[in-house]
Order: sequence, then structure tokens, then C-alpha cells
Amino acid sequence: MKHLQTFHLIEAVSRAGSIRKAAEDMNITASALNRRIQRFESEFGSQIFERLPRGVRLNPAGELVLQHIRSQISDLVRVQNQVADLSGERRGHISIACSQALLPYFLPAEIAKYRAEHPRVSFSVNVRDRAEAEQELSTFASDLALVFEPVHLVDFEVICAIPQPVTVLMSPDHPLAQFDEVRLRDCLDYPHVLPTTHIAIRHLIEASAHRLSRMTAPIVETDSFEFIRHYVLQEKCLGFQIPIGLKQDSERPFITKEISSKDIPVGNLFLGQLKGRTLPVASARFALRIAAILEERFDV
Amino acid sequence: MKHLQTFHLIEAVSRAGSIRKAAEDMNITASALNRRIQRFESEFGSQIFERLPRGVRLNPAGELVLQHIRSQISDLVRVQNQVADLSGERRGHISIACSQALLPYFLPAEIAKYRAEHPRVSFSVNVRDRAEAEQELSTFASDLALVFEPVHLVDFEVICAIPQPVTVLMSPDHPLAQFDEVRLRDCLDYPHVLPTTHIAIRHLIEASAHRLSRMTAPIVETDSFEFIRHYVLQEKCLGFQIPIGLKQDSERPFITKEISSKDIPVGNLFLGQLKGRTLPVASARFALRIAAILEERFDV
DNA sequence: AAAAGCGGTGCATATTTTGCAGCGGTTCAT
DNA sequence: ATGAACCGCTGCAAAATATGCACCGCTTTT
Repeated sequence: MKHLQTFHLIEAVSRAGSIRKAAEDMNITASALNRRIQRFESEFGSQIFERLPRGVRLNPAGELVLQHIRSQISDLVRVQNQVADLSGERRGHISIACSQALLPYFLPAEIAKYRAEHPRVSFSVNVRDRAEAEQELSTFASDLALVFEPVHLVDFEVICAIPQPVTVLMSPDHPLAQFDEVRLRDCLDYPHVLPTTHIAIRHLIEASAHRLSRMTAPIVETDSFEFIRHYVLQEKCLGFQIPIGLKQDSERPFITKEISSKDIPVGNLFLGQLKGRTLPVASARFALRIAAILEERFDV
Repeated sequence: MKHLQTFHLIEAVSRAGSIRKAAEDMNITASALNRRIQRFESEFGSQIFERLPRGVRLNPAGELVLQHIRSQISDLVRVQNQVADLSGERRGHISIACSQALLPYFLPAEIAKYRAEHPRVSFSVNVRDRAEAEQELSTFASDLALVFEPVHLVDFEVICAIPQPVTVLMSPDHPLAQFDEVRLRDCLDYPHVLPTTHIAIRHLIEASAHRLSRMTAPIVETDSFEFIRHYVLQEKCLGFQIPIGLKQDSERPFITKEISSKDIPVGNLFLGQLKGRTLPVASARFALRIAAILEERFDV
């Protein structure tokens, strides 16, 4: 849309860090771009870029404006989709930022089910750690976030929260496999594989270990849950996951046991969106549905 | 701002009901305006006006677009105010749609107090009945609404709700003035003045009278609370108000008695904003403050 | 000290928008 | 029934606006 061009240019400049580079990216001359920005600043009533010797950078006012721009653009496509909806077409695109645990079973299954009913809806699924996921919402890069234990929760509007106790997994021939209940202190006695420190499960385990005055001693540290799931079958050791990352039925190649909340506090899986934002119809519908499914499955 | 001009034109056309009239209002030729609208429609991807023999009218898609436009404009001024805030100026404008009961004491006092601290903040206070007030929010004509018993509550985000029992007032020499408690049935036995039917208090009274199988028989029906307050001093009769519309201290020229919730259900005074909207800083601050004051005074 | 990169500007040129006049249609008052 | 009054819409020339080019003054880099 024509009247948003200046906005796209501003975004390009903020990305490129210099007017000349941005001009090249957008296939116009630097002088034209320069003047557009000057005109915008004068109409808007305040500078939005600070001029540096090596280029330009958004100033605080500019950050606000950029946020406004992104929200405006995303809202416009929302309106366009709603209009398309009016004329009978059920289409749209849903972008989700999610934690790794959602990748193997939950999201593939749910998205497939949804698309079976709404074939004209397409999806983006972006793996993001819990900090990145929130960032992703505020830049309008994703509509929804489905993350385990997000960090800030500012600008994060919780649609639903599902408790997910940390779960230990092991191969069936592991010594701990025979017990009904597994305590954290037992786990720490055996070789174990842990996620890297910025991952929420690791965080919960470290904090709890510290309360027991114990130390973790991972034999392997990884940022991939998939790796953990496969590794416990290779070497006799323990791995950790959250329930939603595990197959629902009992045909699992390994034994899983939830660790009591007395040992490790129960974390939450949050489904959320950008605070105050009106989601596109498709995303809003999908979010409600996912919330219902989650709440039913983990009966909250 | 230049890039919003098309939006203002669309708004003008929807208001005028015809392109030619709108063109005159906006001081351009009909042909130019016509072409702008055609261009917008083609860029947007769908017609937004339906062409009638006597002019044009927004179609459903157009209604959505207009809503988007209003939200964008209001959001832009919000950003501008926030930027002004950054540069140290504390200014802004707060528009409020409210019920009559707020006019005599509450709002004048609170606005004055607020302006004493923030002299650069200006206000609009618009008296609206409870249906209009909600309308007012969704067209972005007002930032805040402070209304007794609003009707729909769709698109209405409640900031706080304050119970307000219907209160009967009378001159000190009225027969009922001597009793501690006044029942609704007693009130209906005496001459009474009532607000017109679209006003919430009347609604509550009518419903309750109906439950008692009694009828109201107003000697005067008015849409002015001010009139009621003055009239009970002229003729020996009863009037009805809600507490916030009455002076706080006891220096009232008339006797007031709250009617028990057993007789008339307690209505609520709602402070609210448009659902999902981010208010301008000034309005948001003022709303929080009013909420705090209300909750303290009527200790919720 | 020279080169390279930056934002900003004057001026001629290209592009877009506007106003004017006029077309074909429907509504409304006579 | 009929003409006047509106309506949305369009071709074309004029006005307004945005663009590209060449170049300035400046800072950083080499």
C-alpha cells in the first residue's frame, strides 16, 4: 500500500543503519530517501533518527514510531484478512514462536488437524528460546508464542498457562527405572544430560539442586531436546523434558517419571500474544483452540 | 500528517454520504477525491463504499477500514504525546464520556485537582447516556467512559467497577425523612420524580417495581438529574440518584437514604476504555488515578 | 594526507495529483 | 412526462510533488 511506503523506508533505514545503505536496498537514491525522512520528521514534529558520523540510528522517539509503524502494518493486514473473511474466504497466516518441546508432537499434530479443517490457513513455526519469543511478539514477527517459563512477561498477554512438571527420562534398563517415584537427589547421583543454562528446565533444576546444596554435573550439555531424547537410549544416563515434549501414548522407547513438585517447582507452559494487540482472525481462532486443547489434555 | 490524508478523506466521505459533498467540505474537487478513493480501494484490494444512486455508503469492509483508520490516527497522536513526554513536557488531552451523575461534584473536583498538578493537560467532558458512551469509545471520540450501568460492554474494557446503590432523596420535612430505612414500596406510595426510561436508575427501579407487582407513577419525568435534585425541594416528593452524584459531606439541603439491595439491585458505576486500545499517557494516568480514588472512597 | 563514507542541498527532470469540463445515469419536483 | 438537480466517473492539460544527479562539508579510516 502506497501510504505506508515511508514507513517501510524508515524501517529499512533503521535496519541498515545508514540512509545510503537503505537507499540502495530500497532501490531509490539516497537524496530522495533522505528527504522523505526529513519530511516525516518535520511532519511528525520531532527527530526520529540521531545522526552519527557513520550513519544514523533510531532515537527513543524513533523506537516508539517504529513500534507504531509495525503495529499499524500488522493491523492493516488483519483488517484485510477480516475483509477477506467477510467475502467468504477463510484464509490467513498464523506465525508462532515456540519452545523446542512443542516441536516433536504437539504442534505438528495440532497444526495438521487445524489445516485439515482450514486448508487455506498457512503457518510459520519459529523455534525461539523464551527470551527471543517475547521479543518476537513485540516486533510483530510472530502472532503467538507458546513457551515454557518465559522471562519478562512485559507486553506478554497470557492466553493460558499449563503446569508442566519437569520429567526425567531414562532407558528401561536404568537402575532408577524400577522405582515409582524418583527424587532429584537420586538423579544427580547418576550421570545426566542437561540443556544449556538459558533453557528454563535447566534453570529450574539448577535452582532446586542449589537448595539441596548439590551441584549438577552434566555429562553432556546441549541446547537440543531432540538430542537428549535420543541420547538416553545410547548411554545409561538421565535426561529431562517436560510432558508436552513427550509422546502421549505409552509406546515410548524410554521410561519417564515426573519429578515431584516438592523437589523441583512446577514450571508453566504459556500461550500468549502481544499485550493489547488484536490478532488476525485466523490466529485468534487458532489460539483459542490451542488453549482449549491444552487445558483439556492437562486438565487445568 | 500527510500520509493520513486519504484516511481523513474517507472519513469525510462516510460522514457526508456523497463524494461531491465531502469534496466540498475538504476543499478539493470531486474528481480528485473520487480518484483517491478508487485508488485506495484498488490498493486495499476491495471496495469500501457501495455506490448508491444518491451517493455512497460504507459497506461492511468499509466499516472495518474506518475503524482501523480511527484507531491508527488515535494511536499516532498517542505516540506523539509519548514523544513529547520523552522530551520533558507533560502535556496532553483527556476526553471523557460520562453519565450525568458525575457532573455536579465528582468530575469537576477530580479534574481540578489533576490539573493543579498537571497544568498542561486539558480535558473534554461529554455527557452521554450509557449507550452513547460506549459508542463514543469505539469511534475514538473519547478516551475514557465513566458510566452507570452501561448496556452492551462489548469493546468496553472495565478499568474499575464501583457499586452504587440507588438512593432516594427528599426534603427534610417529608414523611419518610424520619425513618432509618426506606423501602421501595413506601417510595412508590408517595409522589415521585423519575428519570426517563433510557436512564439506568429508572431501569433498575422499573424492574424492581415490577417484581413487587407495583407500577411507578412519576409526577415528573425528566432526563436531568439536576432537575430532580432541585425539584424535591420545591414539591414534597421523592427523587432518585446514585451516591456519586450527591455531595460528599452532610451539608445537603435534602435527606438521602440508600435503598436496600433487597429492594433494588445495586448498580455499578464503570470506568472503562475501548477494549485492546493503548491509551495516551495522560489518559492512562488519569484513569488509574480516578480508579484509585473511586475504590478508596467507596471502599471496594 | 588522502580516501572513503556519511548526511544534507540546489536544480533540472520525471512522476503523480489535481482541476476543469463533460458524460451517462437516477431521483425528484413540477 | 419532463426538465432540473445530483450523483459517480473519466480524458486531458496544468499544477504540485518526488526523484535523480552533482556536489558540499564533515568525520573516520587507512
